[in-house]
Amino acid sequence: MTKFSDLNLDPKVLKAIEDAGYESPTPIQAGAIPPALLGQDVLGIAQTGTGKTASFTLPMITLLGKGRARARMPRSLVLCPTRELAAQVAENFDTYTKYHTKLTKALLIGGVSFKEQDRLIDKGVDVLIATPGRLLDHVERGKLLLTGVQVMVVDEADRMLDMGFIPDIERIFSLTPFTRQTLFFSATMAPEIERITNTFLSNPARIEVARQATSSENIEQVVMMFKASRKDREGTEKRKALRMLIDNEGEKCTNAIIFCNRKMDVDTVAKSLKKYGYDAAPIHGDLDQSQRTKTLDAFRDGSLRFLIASDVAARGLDVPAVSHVFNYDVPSHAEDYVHRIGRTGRAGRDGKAMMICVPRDEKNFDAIEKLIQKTVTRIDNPLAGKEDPAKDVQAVEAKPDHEEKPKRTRSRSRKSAPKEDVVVVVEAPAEAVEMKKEPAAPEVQKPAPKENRGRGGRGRGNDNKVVGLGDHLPGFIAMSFEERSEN
DNA sequence: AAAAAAG
Repeated sequence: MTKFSDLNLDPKVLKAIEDAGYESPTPIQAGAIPPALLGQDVLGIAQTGTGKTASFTLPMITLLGKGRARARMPRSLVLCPTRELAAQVAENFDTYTKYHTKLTKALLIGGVSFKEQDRLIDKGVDVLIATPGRLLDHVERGKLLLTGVQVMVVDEADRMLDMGFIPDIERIFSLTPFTRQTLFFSATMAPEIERITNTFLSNPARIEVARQATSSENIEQVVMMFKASRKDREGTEKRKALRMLIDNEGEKCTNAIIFCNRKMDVDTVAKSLKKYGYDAAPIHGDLDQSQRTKTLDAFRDGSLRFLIASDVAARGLDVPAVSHVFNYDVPSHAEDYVHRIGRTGRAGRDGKAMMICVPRDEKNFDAIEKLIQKTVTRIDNPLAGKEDPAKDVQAVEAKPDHEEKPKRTRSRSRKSAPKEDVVVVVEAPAEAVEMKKEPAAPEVQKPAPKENRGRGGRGRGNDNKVVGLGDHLPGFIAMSFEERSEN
């Protein structure tokens, strides 16, 4: 098997890789690093979670190791679709420039002050990591010249396309010298992406990560078919259903991302969970960047248990140990489902994805099953048979805010109360039996914060062996565009 | 139909 040490990387980069505890590159790394080091353009067709980031940061650091940056003229540029992803790439650079103390970088993202960014640009940076809007903002203010860019990376190009960034990307391409080296990554090759690569890449080495034979078997997937007793109670009852799903998982649910389709629902669900004593916080694009960063950091380091999120967190976010993903809403694009549940079961771990599906979402749900080519285990809504399911919901919700602390204990005690029996009735007998409420553990405590949450700690220190820098790739995600549209 | 990104 290939080792990093076979790849002609700068010894100082190799040392940093070793420190981070990695030996063997993932397929995308093994494929992309050699041509990148030779100065060739690279077209990488790979999803997040394949070790994609390091497949460009490692050769970039090696190439940039020689030479020095000039003021206002960065030598390389990485474009990312969201601020969080940009920040994640920046962290990746930090990890592997450990022994390149002279290499400088700047993170140019929106929502934060220009001041620090301007200062860094003026001093001269080797690596610029940016979201398109803020980057162009700097350019327009005459603070930044892209004529010195030797290496340009476009990450998550298909998501850029989804978000309408393609004109910006084209514009940024046109501001850089055409002699630059381009490393371009996309999960799929949509026609528009194909066009861009034909225009801006020259004779690229094309690396496509092998599709996994099976579809993310380490993620157990269930769906609760849910119908509110009355339309105006849907929100309340759905939130109750969510709490039941969470409580039923007990300690197996060490932490979770809960996805909603709308920002408003993200706020509502987060607020509701907090009220019920769950350790929860929201993240979406309307929140302050400082808030977003703080929340994500807390979730990463294990001090926040539930992250309630819009699709801003659906793709690419790398939190090594997320035990559960809850889809409070069925995503309206089947592909988003794949991205969302891909936040769990990472680095070879097991994960569980649970979704609530209301009647009007059934069409979207069908599309999801079609895409993943798999039947998702149904669980019934245990509230459905009740005479007045909303009654006890409202009784609790009407209560004043509860004390913060014994959330786990509380949910347990509620569960053990006869009135609140929340045994989940299971349709599919075989696999889903474990969904039934288990006898309460004698002593319930908050799950200990995980070790090895930090950078480079991915997949280490547990039983699961992880190869390379990357994580597990849910197999069906790697289907080509054509393959998917065939269905 | 909504989210994201520049304000």
